[in-house]
Amino acid sequence: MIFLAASTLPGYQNAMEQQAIETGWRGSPEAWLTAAYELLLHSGVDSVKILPLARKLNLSRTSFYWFFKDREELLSGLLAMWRDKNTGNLVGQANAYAESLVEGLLNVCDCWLDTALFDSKFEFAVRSWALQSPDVQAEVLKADDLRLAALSALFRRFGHDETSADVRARTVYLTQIGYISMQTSEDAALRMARIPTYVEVFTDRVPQQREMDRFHARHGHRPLAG
Amino acid sequence: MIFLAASTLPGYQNAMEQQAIETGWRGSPEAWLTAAYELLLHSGVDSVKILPLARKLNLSRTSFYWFFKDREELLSGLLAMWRDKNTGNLVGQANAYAESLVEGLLNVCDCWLDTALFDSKFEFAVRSWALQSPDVQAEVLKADDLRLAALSALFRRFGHDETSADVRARTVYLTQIGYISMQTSEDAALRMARIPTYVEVFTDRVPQQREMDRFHARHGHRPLAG
DNA sequence: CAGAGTTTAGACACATGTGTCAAGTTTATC
DNA sequence: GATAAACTTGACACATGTGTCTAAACTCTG
Repeated sequence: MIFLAASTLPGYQNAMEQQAIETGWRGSPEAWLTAAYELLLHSGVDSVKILPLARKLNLSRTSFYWFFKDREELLSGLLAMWRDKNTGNLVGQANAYAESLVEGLLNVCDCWLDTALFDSKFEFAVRSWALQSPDVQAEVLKADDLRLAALSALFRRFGHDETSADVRARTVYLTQIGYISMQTSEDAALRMARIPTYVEVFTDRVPQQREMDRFHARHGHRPLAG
Repeated sequence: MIFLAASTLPGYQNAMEQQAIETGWRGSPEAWLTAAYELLLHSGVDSVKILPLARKLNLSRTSFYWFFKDREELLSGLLAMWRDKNTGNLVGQANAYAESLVEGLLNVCDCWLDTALFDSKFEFAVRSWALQSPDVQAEVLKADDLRLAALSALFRRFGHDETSADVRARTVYLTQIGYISMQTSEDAALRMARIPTYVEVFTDRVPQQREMDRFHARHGHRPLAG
């Protein structure tokens, strides 16, 4: 189980397997970070405490201090993980090559469907965390600016003026942040079915069949019709 | 300062003033709830602890137990406050009389501009709380269902089919939840200026001047032009 | 102004959390 | 297989939190 979670953390992949093979030591920065990540996602920052983590890892609590100076340092590590993953990929998808606005927006939609590109639960946990930490709040605002700028540029690339591009970028982004905040566990098929309508609302253009086909192919989606 | 905050809580208005005039007792359920509300909004549930609240109220920690059975009961009180306020008003605005879809959506927009109708910070704090409490999570999901159903009904009332009404309701709602989650402190004038564009994206119809005029009048807004 | 009811406070028992230190064990290397 | 480096552990000192109980203080009513 921990292996699975670890493999979703780029830069920390295989950390535990390597460690299990190479050395007999049970602890490692990655092990503590992975456990902290899981606790953050399920129960919020305040639950990320050293004693419970130690119990989870079957390690002595004090062993933690060999890898991290203090709890602060562990939390900084979590924040760095978030920054590296979510903002980078979203900006990348917005800037990716596209023939049309619809295709560009579908590139962005990849993020909402692929956990490897964008980790929604992580995102929500960090935003909740920001509520009680000005440092985290500053990081989140910086991320929002970067992401909105990339989305806005996408709309401008395809002819929208500044106001329209700005509002549409916000609509796209805020809808997704809203989804995350709602924590809805929507059926994958239903979600996929709603995408063309969302795209139509955001772009004012009906997606063409070949555009949707390419998108579906990327996500291994087979249309329902018999 | 506490007076101001208390006056934003319907049902608890003037609680502290009354108490200050009528009796010599310093504590009351309302006083503890108001203090808890403020701490919840600024620092999350985990910060809502009896000892800090007591310090804030200049009361003994143990005095708390005269008004509430335990911490659980205080938190239930907070959740009840949220339920009573936010969902009720949003559903009310969605169901309100409207001549057109644009007018109906502008009625809903009232919520986003009037703290008396919808308390965004409270909303975000409760959603973050839901992360670590299944009970709260269940309440939030129930609220989302009620609110989305009311918005969807608005679109259907003006001719949208089920899928379109559903997606558009979600877009409206999620955009707002996203805004809340972003915790942006947007300039009031800028926000007001963006509204017609949002309405246009959501409804596919350009708001008419008299529709915007009525909306602006409600919010004491004077257009910028000289 | 006495007494009943209401509110406040301090002492106690307990639980969970942090971080330091000195003494151990394990692993790789010479 | 001795040694140094990489880890692990338990004891300690301290801080903050919860909830109970008893004694005291305040307020209102008669």
